[in-house]
Amino acid sequence: MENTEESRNFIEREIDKNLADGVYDTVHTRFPPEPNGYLHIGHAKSIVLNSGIAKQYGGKFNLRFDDTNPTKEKSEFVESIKNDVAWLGADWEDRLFFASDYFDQMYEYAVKLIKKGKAYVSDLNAEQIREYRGSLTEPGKDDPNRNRPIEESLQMFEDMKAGKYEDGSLVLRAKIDMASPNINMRDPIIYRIAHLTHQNTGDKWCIYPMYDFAHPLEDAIEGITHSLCTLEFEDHRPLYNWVVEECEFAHPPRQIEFAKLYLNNVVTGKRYIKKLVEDGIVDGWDDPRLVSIAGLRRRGYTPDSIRKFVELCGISKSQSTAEMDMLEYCIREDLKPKAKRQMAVLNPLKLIIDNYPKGQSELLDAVNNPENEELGSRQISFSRELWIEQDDFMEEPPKKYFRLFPGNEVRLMNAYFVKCVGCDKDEEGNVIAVHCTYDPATKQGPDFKADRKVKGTIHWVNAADAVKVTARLYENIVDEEKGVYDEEGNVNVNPNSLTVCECYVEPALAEAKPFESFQFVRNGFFCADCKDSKPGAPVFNRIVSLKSSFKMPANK
RNA sequence: AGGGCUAUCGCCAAGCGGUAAGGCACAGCACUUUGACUGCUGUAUUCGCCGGUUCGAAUCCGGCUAGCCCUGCCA
Repeated sequence: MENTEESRNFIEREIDKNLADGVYDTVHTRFPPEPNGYLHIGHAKSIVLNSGIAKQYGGKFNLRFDDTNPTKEKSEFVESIKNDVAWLGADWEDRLFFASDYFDQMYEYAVKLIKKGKAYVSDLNAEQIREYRGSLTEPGKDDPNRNRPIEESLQMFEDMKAGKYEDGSLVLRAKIDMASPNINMRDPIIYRIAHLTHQNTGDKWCIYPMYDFAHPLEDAIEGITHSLCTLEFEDHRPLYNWVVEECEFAHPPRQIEFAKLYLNNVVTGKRYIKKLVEDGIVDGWDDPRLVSIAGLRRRGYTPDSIRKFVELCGISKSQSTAEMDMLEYCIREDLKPKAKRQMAVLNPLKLIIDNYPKGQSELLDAVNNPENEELGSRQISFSRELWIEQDDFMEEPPKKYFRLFPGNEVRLMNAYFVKCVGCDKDEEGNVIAVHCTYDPATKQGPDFKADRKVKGTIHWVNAADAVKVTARLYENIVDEEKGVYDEEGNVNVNPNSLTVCECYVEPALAEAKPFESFQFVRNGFFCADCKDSKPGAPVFNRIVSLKSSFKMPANK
C-alpha cells in the first residue's frame, strides 16, 4: 500500500472529523498542571502533544495552573513548571492562566446549577457521603438533602462562601444519579469548604471547587476545543460533558484521553524521590540520574531530543512502557551533528613515543565534526608524552583486539601511526607506561594516504597541556537486575549509578560553558553541568555512552 | 448491579474487509581517522483465545481470557 500521506493518530483523526463536521472551526489546547511538584518525562508527553497539536492546526495553546486545592499547591512550583514548559519549547504566548482566576465565575456557575435544581447543599459528613455512595457493585442511596429547596441551598451556599461554616460541615453536590454504574456520576461533590490561604487568591475564598466541576469550566471559559488528558479520566468524561452542558456553553470543549508515557526502570514517585534525597543518594529532584525535566536538562538532554522521543513513542490508548534505549537513541541522534567531537581520556595511561625528540612539540589540525563542517576545526598540540585510555593497551590481547599491544600499530587520531614496542611496570606488575615509536610519514590530514592499514584508531591528549577536569558517569539510579522496588517498597538503588573520575581533556574543553555538549570521542556524549560548571574547571556529566560492538572475552 | 478502557515482534506502533508499514533493541556483512556514525541484509505464514459471517477477517459479529483505571470533601 502506498503511504503517501503520513498516518494520523487517533486524536488527529478525531480533530480532523470535528473540523470537517464544523463542530469547531479552530483548535485550542492546554497543558493544565497542578503546581504541586516538578515535571518529569511523563509530563513532557502531554506538553509536546498539546502544544504540538495546536501548532499543527494553526491553533492556540494555553498554560494553565490547575490550582483548586490549596493544601497541595505552592507558588515555587509554578515557577519551575513555567521554566520547564518553556524550555521544552511549548509557547503559551500571553496565555498563562490560573484556575483560581475563574473562582468568581465558577461560583456563579454553581449558583446557576442550584437555581436549575441541578445542585444542592448537603450536610452529610465525609463518612456518610462514602456510605451513601454505594460501592463498585452496589448502587448508591439518595442523599437525604437531595430535595432541599432551591432557595435554601442557595442561602446555605452563600453562607458557605461567607465563611459561616466550618471545614467539612457542608458540601455542594451536583444532582445527577446516585444509581449510576459510573461512580463519578453519583451526585459528585463540586464545592467543599476549606479555610486555607491560597497561593494565588490568598484568603479571599474559603470554598474551593473540585476538579470535576472546575476543569470543564476552565476549559470552556478559555475556549479550549480539545481537552487532551490521560486515560484515568475516561470515567470522568460523562461528568465533564454534564457540567459544560448544564452550564450551557455554546461551544463546549471535548475531552479526549490518551495513554500516559511510562518508562522502564524509572522512579517518578514523589515519596520515593524524597527518600532518595533524604538518604543522600541523589542531590535533589534535579539530580541527573532522575527523569525529571530538570534532571534530564542537567544531564545534558536537549529539548529537541525529548520532543523527538515523545514523537517516536507515539500516541495511543494502550498502556505502554517505553524503554530507556529509545530516549538514549534520541539524544545521540540529536547531538550527533551538533556536538564538537573532542578528545578526552577518562582513565589515563602514559604513552611515550621513544623516537619523538624530547622537548619537541607541534600543532596538529583536527576537524571538530566531520559530519558538520560548520563546527570548524581546531589545533591540538602533540609531543613525546601523551595520555591514552587504559583500555587501549593490553599486554596480552584477546583475539580480535586491535588497539595497542606489543608489536601492533595503531592510528593516534588526528596525529600519527604509532607502533607499540613495550611497556613499563611497577613492582606489583601494573602497567604504568606504554612505549611506542611513531612514523613521521603518517601524519594525518586531508591528503594523507596510507601505504598500509591499521585496524585501530585511538584517542589521546598531550600530557604537556592536557587539563584535568571532573567527569561524572551516570548509570540508571535503579538496579535493573533487582527491579525498581524491593519488598518494603524502597527503590533498589544501583550502586554504580554514579562514578566520578578525574580525567584529562584538550585545553579547549576547560572553557566549556554550562549546557554545552561535546562528544568525547569513544567515551560518549558529555555535557558541562549547568549547576556545577565554571569556566576553567568544568564538571562534565556523561549524557549517554556510545554503543560498542566490541565485547571483551570473558576469560582473559 | 458493577462500569470504563486496552490487547498486532523483546519494547513502542501503523493498519479502519483485499492478503502484516515503520522505529528502538538485537544479529550479520560492508564502509570508516571514533570497534561510533553511515549503508545493506535478517528478524510476526500471523495480529490475546474460541467460534461465526464473507470469495476474502488483525479489521465485522458472538463468547471467553488477561491487563489497567474507578468506591478522595486529590488532580
